[in-house]
Amino acid sequence: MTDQPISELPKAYEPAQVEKKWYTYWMDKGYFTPEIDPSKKPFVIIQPPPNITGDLHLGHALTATLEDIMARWHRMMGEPTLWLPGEDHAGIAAQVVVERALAKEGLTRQQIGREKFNERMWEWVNGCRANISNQHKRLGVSCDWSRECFTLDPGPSLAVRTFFVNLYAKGLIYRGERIINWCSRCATALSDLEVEHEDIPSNLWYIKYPLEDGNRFITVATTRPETLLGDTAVAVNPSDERYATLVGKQVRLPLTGRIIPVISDESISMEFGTGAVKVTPAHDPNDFELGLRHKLPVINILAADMTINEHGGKFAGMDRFAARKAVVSELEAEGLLVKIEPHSHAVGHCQRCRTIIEPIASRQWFVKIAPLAAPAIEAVKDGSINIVPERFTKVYLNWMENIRDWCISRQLWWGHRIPVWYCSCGETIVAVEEPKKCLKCGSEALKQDPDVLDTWFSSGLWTHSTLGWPEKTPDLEYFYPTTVMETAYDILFFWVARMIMMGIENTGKPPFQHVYLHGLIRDEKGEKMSKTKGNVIDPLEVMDKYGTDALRFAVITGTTPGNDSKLSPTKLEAGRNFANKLWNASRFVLRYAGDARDVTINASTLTLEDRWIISRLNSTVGEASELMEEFEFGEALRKIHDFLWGEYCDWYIELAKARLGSATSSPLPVLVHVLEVSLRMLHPYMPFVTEELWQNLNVAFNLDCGESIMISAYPEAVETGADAGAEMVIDSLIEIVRTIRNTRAEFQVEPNRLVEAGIYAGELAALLKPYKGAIETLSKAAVTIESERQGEVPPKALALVLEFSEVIIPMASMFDLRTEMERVSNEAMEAVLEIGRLEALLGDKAFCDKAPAAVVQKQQEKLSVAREKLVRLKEHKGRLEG
RNA sequence: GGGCGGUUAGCUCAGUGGUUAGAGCGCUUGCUUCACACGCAAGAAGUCAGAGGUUCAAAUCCUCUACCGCCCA
Repeated sequence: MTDQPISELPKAYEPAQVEKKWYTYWMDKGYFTPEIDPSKKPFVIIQPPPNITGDLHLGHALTATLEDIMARWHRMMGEPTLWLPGEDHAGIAAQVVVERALAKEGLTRQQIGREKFNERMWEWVNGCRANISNQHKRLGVSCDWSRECFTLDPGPSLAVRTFFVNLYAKGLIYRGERIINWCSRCATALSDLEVEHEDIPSNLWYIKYPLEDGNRFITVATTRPETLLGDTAVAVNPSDERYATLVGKQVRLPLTGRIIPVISDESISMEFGTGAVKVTPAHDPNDFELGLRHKLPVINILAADMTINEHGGKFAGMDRFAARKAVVSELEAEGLLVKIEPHSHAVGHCQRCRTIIEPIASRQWFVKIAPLAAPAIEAVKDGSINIVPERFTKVYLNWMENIRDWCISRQLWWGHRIPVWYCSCGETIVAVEEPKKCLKCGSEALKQDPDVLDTWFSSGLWTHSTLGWPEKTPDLEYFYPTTVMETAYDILFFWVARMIMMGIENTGKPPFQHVYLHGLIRDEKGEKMSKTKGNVIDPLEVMDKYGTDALRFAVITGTTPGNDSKLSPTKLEAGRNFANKLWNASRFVLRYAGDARDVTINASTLTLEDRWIISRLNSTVGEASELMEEFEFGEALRKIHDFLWGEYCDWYIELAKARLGSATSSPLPVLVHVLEVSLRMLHPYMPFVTEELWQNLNVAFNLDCGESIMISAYPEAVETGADAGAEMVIDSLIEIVRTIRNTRAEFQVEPNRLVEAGIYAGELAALLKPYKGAIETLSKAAVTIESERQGEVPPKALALVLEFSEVIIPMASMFDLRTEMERVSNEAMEAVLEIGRLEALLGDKAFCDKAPAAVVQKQQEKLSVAREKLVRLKEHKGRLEG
């Protein structure tokens, strides 16, 4: 698969070709499709199906990346991994898209009719689904395309009808008149969740309702005066003494003359307004409940288009907002308007089109949800389902414990048709398959309910309908319950909660073990991206410009579960730069492949830096894996990044350069080994560049490690893998090099000038001696390495006191004596302060007694290091003065 | 009204008991060093929002306050 000789690898990573090549290769090899192996526990993610409303956005890119990381990681750990992709038909949202397209042609769906409209919908679906799949593929997703599903496919559709019929049979689905949210633009009922509340400044109108007997009035306050036309009572709190004598009396409803009662109810607040409220059961959820309790009539005054209907008397035909004005001015004219107070209140808006929704009593289908919620609450409480981050558990429970019946019928043309048929004889038939004739009267003149179901009614079944439910398929048997449900926190109620309820109801088992919730991606200013604001970033453009791996890096790095993040060009650049860094590090290693050298590691000939980098690799693998177990992918990626860039590239490769020329002890085996393991470690995050480089290594060094990195083993940390000895020596070496470099920079030594440095390192000296050349190259110094200094430090020399060594740089010519005195004094002062602090700490009996021994010991060590440092600094100061 | 999250370097964010708080970007200085200028080296930069408390020890735990954002009603 490596189609070019190594020597011709371009100088910079060019993602486009590489990505296309490997995605095709993976697909051709069938790596994304798991094998059912009953002896192994599978890892399963059902992908949140994107809406077929257009293109994928960055949120999808984040979802896809996180899920791909998990899928690739678990697959590499040898688990049969199923990541099942799909798309959602997206009821209202998709219907709106096609209606808009029709509008451009000057058509409405009513004009072309339901059948023709559905044809148009399917045309759109086919194009859009292909588009979404292609965008997903660009992102590198390793999902099993052979199992791709659409919510309107026969399988999921059967699941929807079966579930509906089962719930109906159990009495958990009913049809009834309840308050629903009506969107006049979408011309449909909505569930409570599909309404977004927004505080809007408005007024509180105080209106006098005349009592039937006598000349007295009762004044009510309302935010929606036009609903007065549908009032069927006035209500007060039973313990409100102001109105005690009025309860049970009748009032004459202004503008209509209807006689309505004054009732009392505990739910009425004595503080709001006047303490007396008008009751409009047809247009307010609380009033509706109140109406039920007091058996009040329900008078609906609104038509579907939000004009006042025939119940509104002379206001009939007026738009709801015009009617408000008219009602108010009429009241004023009649002297019934007491006052108008500014008041802001929450107004519901349609989630899809922002139209102000109207609560209306309407005959719809509902799910009686409490019985489904109970086990779903239990599943989270008893830990069968674990929510990450944990704080969302409370949010979930709070919502579930106060859940209300769910309105599932929608007056749309796009979606799952409600599986209910009505016969002219009055019989209602609820069935999975279309009935031929009425079971009661035998008539064949059956009419199916014209409405469709809430999209989420089918999405809620997604964890098992995609695997074959209600059939008992091998997939369902093996892959259900799934492992992780990964999605954005904003659909916790819409989707996750419902999947839990439905999964348990249909299968008896919670649909997944872990819920992992990620945050939203915002723009640079922290604003939510939206097409109307024009601040959306197109993932395809980003991938074209920076590469897929860069995008994946950018959305993962620096993020934590459940928190929103911002995406900026800066982050994308960082991702691109990292891919390029890796590319070039590999190019460096590959340069030495020419002679097809043997790169088998011989443990007995490993040098200290070999042992150091292997030890560091081992820790990184361990830390990254631990973080991944905790779903901390951002942190894990950072660790891997820091290791590769900050340790492998910055130090190991640099140290290796010195050895590459020499015949003895080549660093090549370790260079190759650490790179190969690191690529595997990084692969779930940045699949393309790692595959390309891994394949190159594989061929160049005859590694024979398999046909693809994505099916190779994920690295595992060895418990005994830490090499403290090697780490101490190399850490010291790094410290020495940095000190000399630092000094050079501080004293502005010309780039090509060698400085002299004496390194005195006690027991370490012998171990450092072999690195004389390396230190000289890396620090541009001519060094001598001894265990102890012989005699005095020459005058006018820098003495740099490090943790385990001392560096003497005789370079009187390049610094100013006074500056140096100052520096040494400052360092000495810092040492004195630290000694004082540590002495106080260690002198504190409470600390010594209560803190763990290791902590106390660490502090003691620090104290002795500081004391020693001070001694040497004082010596040095004395010399400078002398 | 109830709940949740955030407030850490100029910017974007990590860090959630261990005493000298990190990264990327930006900034300053110096490098056409034979893997990489999508780079290398060095540096400056933080009263960890404020106040109180718990603890031998607090950016981290508790309480309160302020500001920003979100969710539910």
